[in-house]
Amino acid sequence: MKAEFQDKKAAALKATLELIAEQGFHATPMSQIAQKANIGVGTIYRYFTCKEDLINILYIDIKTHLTRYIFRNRSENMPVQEGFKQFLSNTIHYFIENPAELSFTEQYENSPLITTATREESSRISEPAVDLFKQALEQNLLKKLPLEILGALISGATIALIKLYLSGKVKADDTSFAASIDAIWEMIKK
Amino acid sequence: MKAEFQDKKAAALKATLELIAEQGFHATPMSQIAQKANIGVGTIYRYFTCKEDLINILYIDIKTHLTRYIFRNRSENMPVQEGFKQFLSNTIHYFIENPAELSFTEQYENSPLITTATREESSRISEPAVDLFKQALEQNLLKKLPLEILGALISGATIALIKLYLSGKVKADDTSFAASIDAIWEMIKK
Amino acid sequence: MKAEFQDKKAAALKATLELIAEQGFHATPMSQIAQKANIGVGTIYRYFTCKEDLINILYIDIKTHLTRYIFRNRSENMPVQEGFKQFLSNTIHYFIENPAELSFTEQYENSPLITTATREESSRISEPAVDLFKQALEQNLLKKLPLEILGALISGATIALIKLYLSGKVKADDTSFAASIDAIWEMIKK
Amino acid sequence: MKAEFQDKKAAALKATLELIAEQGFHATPMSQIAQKANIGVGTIYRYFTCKEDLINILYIDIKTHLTRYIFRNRSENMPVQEGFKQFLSNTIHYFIENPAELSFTEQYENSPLITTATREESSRISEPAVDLFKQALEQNLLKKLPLEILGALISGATIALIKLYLSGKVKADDTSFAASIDAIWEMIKK
DNA sequence: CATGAATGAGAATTCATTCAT
DNA sequence: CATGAATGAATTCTCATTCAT
Repeated sequence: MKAEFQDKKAAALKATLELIAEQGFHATPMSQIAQKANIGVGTIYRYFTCKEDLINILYIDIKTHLTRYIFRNRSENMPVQEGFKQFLSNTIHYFIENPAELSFTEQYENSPLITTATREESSRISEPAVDLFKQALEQNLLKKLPLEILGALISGATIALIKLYLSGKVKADDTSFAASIDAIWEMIKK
Repeated sequence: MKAEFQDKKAAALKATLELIAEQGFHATPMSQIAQKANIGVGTIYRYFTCKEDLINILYIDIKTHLTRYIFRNRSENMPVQEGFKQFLSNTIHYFIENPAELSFTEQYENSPLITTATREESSRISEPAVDLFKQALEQNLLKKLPLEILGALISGATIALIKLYLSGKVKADDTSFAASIDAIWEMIKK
Repeated sequence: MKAEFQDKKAAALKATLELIAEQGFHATPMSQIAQKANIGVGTIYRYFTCKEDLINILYIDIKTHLTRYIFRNRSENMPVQEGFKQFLSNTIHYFIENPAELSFTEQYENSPLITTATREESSRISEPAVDLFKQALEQNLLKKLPLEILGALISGATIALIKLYLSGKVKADDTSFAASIDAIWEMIKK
Repeated sequence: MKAEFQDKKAAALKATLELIAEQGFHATPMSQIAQKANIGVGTIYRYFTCKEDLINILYIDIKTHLTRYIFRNRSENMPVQEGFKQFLSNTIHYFIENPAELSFTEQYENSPLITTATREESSRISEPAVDLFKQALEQNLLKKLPLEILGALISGATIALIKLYLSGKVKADDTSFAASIDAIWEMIKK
């Protein structure tokens, strides 16, 4: 019963992700989500108060998985630069393997749907990434720029890179990843 | 007569831009656009075949203005590096002064509304930027990475940077701009 | 100037006839009529108070032309039976040559657009046909049925016949016409 | 549950029939249909894909009921002439009792809404009537005219007759019906 | 708990008509 | 007189949400 509970909720989230990634928010009716998830429309409303809620929760879900994946193989005493590159490499691999997550996330973050609550929750989840930056700052490895700017530059460059890979216009392999990551690192390193 | 023609069409485009930037596509009904533009709903349909058409034309409009602005003060014999930094600086200034354009553009490019036709027209408009890259490549100033990757890195970083400035979390002044631009340049320069 | 007046009015009527015959009333906007008639939309409203007026006048026009054509070669001392067959033959020929008139008329008469005024005017126009029946009655040539019934039977059969010819499912030539007319005559003749 | 299903669908069809018979297609908005049927507008779209679909299905429905009624009391070994007269009598009675069906049907068949698909389905339904004609032909009872012509004459005359009765201009009783039917029969009989 | 039929507010779009030029 | 740009009421259709089963 508890298992089924999770089943239906998870099915709804999965269906939502796939459909929205392909069609966009507003081209994705609740009825279609229900159908793809093999549940009743009404059932969705047992787990989510409304469509917006469903989408916000999906976003938090994705952020959580992403962060877990990114830091999955991090070790405390790893040199900062290596940590950074691992961070970037993991990010790239995650989205290459989960392109729907990227499509959804990008749509969401550029839309006026995000509540400040979700935005805050999202930063909380990204905390470990901030720690990485702080550590680098302490070791005086980074350019003299505000943390926020460094973060924006990195993440902007990385996401754009991944989108390019996913578009198929450029071959995606570890050699190329490594070279790109080096470039990104040079942008922020002192 | 000709003047009024332009008036109504331009008013519709302006209202659309502002409303979509704030509320998003689907939260912006045609009736609201008409109201904000001080014209009748039916009037919009004299100038645009449908909502999608209106949005596509608005996008092309913005891209055109942006490109014109970016290259407005470019001179042929300018050193490539300087050209690059001017290019970035102009981009930043344009969007800082026209934040709605950025919001709209980002939404649009991440949505499934873009037709391949519009995408092609858009690349045609961005041609001059590509030329800049080619020139830099010829002078062997850039890292050994595919042109597409260099472009993605640059534009991703730049747009993320501008968004950060616009969020107000970081002070936006020419000093900060210059430092950020230097960082971005280092990412791609050999 | 008087000539032009007639020109524009006639052009509007002609365009209306052709478009409605093909597309139906409601699928035929005033703007399309204006375009086909090579006049401005506003111009139509100089000659007709509204769309309904335009259509009613067109109907009366057609009825008038039709009746004129039907009795064009009638002579006073023609035997009644011959008169009847000529009447039917003329009707058939008229609509075979002017199919749009039939399509329009049928749509109109089966629609709730007809005003009683138009209906009355229409009967006035059809007066000569009624005279023909009365003459036949006096000569005791017809079945003992109310005039209205005889008229309905004749006209119903004739129109249905013409529609069949126009559909192309049956060859339309004078031999076939004559045989059909004989059948119709037998229906009402004593 | 199944009963209610039928309820709403049937209510929509009934309301559509009555309103269109009175006002015509285009003067009958979906909202009015919903109101008259005591259901929500959206509900109509659960049973019919669009307005056109609703109308097509209504037409097929009527044709089916009509045909069933017309042949309801037919027996195999009935003489052909009697069969014919029964056929005509039933047709008259059906429409006298269901005038809205006639109004709707006439509008529909003279409008550009009919799809060829519906037209084909309609002929399939009318098959039994064709059989009656074929039988009469075999027994050499009819005039030497193409089947299509005979059919058109009969149905044209009959429908016109019914419309006349329904207009109230002529008394509608079985005596009058019988006399009219005799006249119609004489039109096609050898 | 799960369901999906029912609903109606709201969206895009059309088109008869007006009126300033 | 002729015009056609401008208008908004009216129409079709969608879809988030509810609630009786």
